[in-house]
Amino acid sequence: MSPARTDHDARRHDVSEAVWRVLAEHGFAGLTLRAVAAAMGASTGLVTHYFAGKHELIAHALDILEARTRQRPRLEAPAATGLPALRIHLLDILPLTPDGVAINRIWVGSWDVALSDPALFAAQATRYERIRAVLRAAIEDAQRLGELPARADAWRLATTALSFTHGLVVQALFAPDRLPPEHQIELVDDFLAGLAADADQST
Amino acid sequence: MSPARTDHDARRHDVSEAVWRVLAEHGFAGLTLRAVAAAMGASTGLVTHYFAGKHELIAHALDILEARTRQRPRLEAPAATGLPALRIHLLDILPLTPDGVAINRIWVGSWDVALSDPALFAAQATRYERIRAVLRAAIEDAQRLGELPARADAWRLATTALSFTHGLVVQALFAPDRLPPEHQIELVDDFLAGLAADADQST
DNA sequence: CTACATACCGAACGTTTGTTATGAATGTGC
DNA sequence: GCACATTCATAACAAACGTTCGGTATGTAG
Repeated sequence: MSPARTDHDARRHDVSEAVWRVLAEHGFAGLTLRAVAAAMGASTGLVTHYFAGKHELIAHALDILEARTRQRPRLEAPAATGLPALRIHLLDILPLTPDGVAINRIWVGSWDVALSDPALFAAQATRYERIRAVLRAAIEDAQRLGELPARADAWRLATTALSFTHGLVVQALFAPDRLPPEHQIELVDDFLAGLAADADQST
Repeated sequence: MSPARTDHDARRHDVSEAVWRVLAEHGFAGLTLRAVAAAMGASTGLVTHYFAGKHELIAHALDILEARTRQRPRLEAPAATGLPALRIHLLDILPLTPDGVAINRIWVGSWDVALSDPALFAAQATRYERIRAVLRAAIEDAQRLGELPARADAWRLATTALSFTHGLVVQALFAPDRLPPEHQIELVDDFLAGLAADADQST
């Protein structure tokens, strides 16, 4: 019942990493079973042994996107709350390291496929919903702590913050010289300062 | 020397529109010569007659992206200046109409290909640079008119504004129910109000 | 009318794609 | 050691791909 000469999960993870490498270099347009196999010096038979088909390969890649972003080596260890926590969350998204660049390259690239496939579309929509929820929680914390104007709608603020961050990701990917890590961080800090200062504004 | 029974430019434009339709529905992943030919009820021979190959097809599609955004039916006719002009520019980008949705769907989808092909990458980078320049001009106008804090760096503000807008585009595409046109406009207005109010903030 | 250039179809080409089947290793359970 | 399950390479497969090309129709130029 259990002839396991190799660790199934470990091998599967190897394939997953090969997929990652292919996507980081050639995008979803260059994702083929043979490319994945070549990236790990194996045959297509191995790939299909761990993933039923290309569609499962893509779905799995999108799965790890969210997880990888969350499991990123945190920039600052202490479990922050409120505004600092929101800051960390936003910075964790940005392409500040080579690894972060790869993640975001894949992330941005995934939008083309996700917008055309109903199943992937729904999955991605849910994922972004979840990210917004995390940001909203941090924002509500910040409001309770008086770091952000309590009057503002937390969900709207979360949407705005995620919009700004995702857009910044795209700009940074296309103009890495113009937007090096330090510069990105400055823009985030300016953005957050703007949110905090926006206390005496009405419609 | 000029046997022209059909208008060459007009036919080329027809092909261009067929490409557009394919991209809007199936993204760059679904862009094939046969799909384009089928979309206009013609043969692949016709397509290759007006465009040398698939690569030229993609390049042309990216070309019209910027142009289409600029030639959009303006939401408000009067040639505004300063902050209102900036507002219009941002609103022109957003997917507020079915046509705007199509444009942005293609736009967002183009990032996967553009990030993997050096030539397309450079072209897109230049395009975004150009958009930022337009926004910066409007921002500098607004600063001169006292609508925005004069102390802030105009280029940074332009980057922030474009980041926010592009990110909002992505969110709106993936959550159209959550972010209907009116809601998007509200978020933009909130964002601009935040910029205007950010006058008493220091590092 | 003759020559010629353009417009376009239709089909073929070689390649690459995802998928599937065969079979040889190599282990475990009894 | 005799099944049997897992692992994986190899190879085949049809489908779809980008590209190329011969052929026909239809115009203009002289």
